Amino acid sequence: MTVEIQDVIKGLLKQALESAGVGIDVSGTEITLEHPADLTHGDYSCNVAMRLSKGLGKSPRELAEEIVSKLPEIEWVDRVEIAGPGFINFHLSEEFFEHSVAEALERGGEWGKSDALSGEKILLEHSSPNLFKPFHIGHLVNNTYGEALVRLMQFAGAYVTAISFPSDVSPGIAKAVWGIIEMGIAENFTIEQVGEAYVKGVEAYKESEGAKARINEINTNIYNKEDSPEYEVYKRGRELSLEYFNNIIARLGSHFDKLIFETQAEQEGKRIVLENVPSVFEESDGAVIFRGSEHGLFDNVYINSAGFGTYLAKDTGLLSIKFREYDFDKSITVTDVEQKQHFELVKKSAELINREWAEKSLFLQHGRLALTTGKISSRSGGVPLAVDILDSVKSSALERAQESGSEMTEESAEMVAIAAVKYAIVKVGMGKNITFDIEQSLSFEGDSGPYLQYTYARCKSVMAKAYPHRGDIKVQVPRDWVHTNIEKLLYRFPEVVKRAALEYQPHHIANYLNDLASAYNSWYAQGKILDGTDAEHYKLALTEVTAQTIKNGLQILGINTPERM
RNA sequence: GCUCCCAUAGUUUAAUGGAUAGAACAAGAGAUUCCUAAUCUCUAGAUCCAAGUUCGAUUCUUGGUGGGGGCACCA
Repeated sequence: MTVEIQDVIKGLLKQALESAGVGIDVSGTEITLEHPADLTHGDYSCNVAMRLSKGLGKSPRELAEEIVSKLPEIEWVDRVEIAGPGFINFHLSEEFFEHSVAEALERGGEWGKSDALSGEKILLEHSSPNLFKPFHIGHLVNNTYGEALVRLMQFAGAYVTAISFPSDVSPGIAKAVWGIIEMGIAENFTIEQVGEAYVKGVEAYKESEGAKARINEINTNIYNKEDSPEYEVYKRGRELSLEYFNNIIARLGSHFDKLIFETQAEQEGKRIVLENVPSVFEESDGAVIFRGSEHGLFDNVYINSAGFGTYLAKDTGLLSIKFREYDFDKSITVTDVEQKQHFELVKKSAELINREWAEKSLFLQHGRLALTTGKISSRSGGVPLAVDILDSVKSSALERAQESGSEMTEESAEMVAIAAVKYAIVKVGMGKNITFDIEQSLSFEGDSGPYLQYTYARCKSVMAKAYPHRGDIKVQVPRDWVHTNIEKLLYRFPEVVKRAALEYQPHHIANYLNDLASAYNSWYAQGKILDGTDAEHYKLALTEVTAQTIKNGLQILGINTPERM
């Protein structure tokens, strides 16, 4: 409905402009409508008078008035005003809002779904872990954006296959294995000890030549799957790490259709690189490299002099596997910005191997996460782990509930904790670095996940009080009703979903939900909903629709909504 | 050194080239005999600097300053 009304207004504006701008060819002029930032400025606004006034030798307001005088009555539009330097503002009618509320109510869980990506098949890779390294706060960022994009694309009509690409072979892993053996726990160790061993290995590699040589040997044996004590340790650690990864991923609400491992991609990548020497790659100092410098990038090693594929070869192999095993229109890879140039290189070399690989691949990056206490790195100790953060936020949520004297289930506290963490991440535009003060960022107040959940629970509480005594909700605007910001925002939800999906920017959803919740809470505080009058029905409809929109929107962000809190 | 990205209240941030730059946290003042105060209302507070393009610039261009990423055998 909202799409049609925009088109109707645009068409009529065009006609009006043609008769107002006599003698001038305006057929090529594109009419754009936007939502004014300020809700009091109307629902749609057009700037065409300002853009064209100069060429017509008129003042913008003069032209705007001429255009408006040529406009007929428009269905769903209550009034048209000229404002500011020459904006033409359209105020939608009560009937329009009534219809949009009814539509949202009727669509329920489908409300907001868009056909922006209708039928598109997308392969989306995210949350790729480094096995043997702990899942820390930085991985939360990747998972949060990745999962939000998966759900956003689905909500926009795409068919999405989610995959992850665990690193199960690397010199870093050899360091952890070395550490495990060194700690004398090779027979039996925990995932926490793997983390410790990794840190130990990294230090030893830097400081001791002996350890370095041994680690390199371990690395070779792992790459070659050589039957050895270290390979046994590696297998155990790999299983343990995977189990750990699966647990945290499940807790965060992600699901992967498949895991493609680096060991597999390394072999494939090496084969492809060697097949493309010398057409794409060349030998240099015993290694196989790609001369990215000839394409405005930089030279780098794909197969090192020891004969192992580096991560460039691995990602090249991964592309090959994706294109061979899946049928899709677009492959999206979500990583940290520090890999930006890496993927530019991968994409460039891929383009020279198989044009389609580059054309159908999109590499998206989110910003880096910095703690106010300093940069985080999995290479140093004392990194906040994802589970530790979630657990600590969860106990704060329980404490908070206890203080206010309300009961909170374990399950709800978990939802609140995940909401606080995910929302703090996803409310920032993807690509921007995120500065995280654990105390302040994971707030339960204001522009936060729990605020939205609270608003939802509040709506649900009102509904529970009203029903089943009230029967079905009737959407009918009461007499003398002054429409609220809730209605002015509500009908925009599908547009917001569409925009977020097309721009790969889930934060638009977060910002929108916050505006909506804020509008609802503000209205809520102004008067009673269950006041016994006929207006009750419509107020309940607004309440229900607000709840549904928040629920659907948070669902996209990977956040669940407790019924009570 | 080369190259890419970023810069908005004290802090974290929003703004498809538009109107009085929008929020939240922190600060100050208030609101609960009433459906959930994890709420609401009010006050104060910001576009790094300098040019340019434009009817109009936080947004685009150039230069500067500051911060971060990447730049050969780590991922």
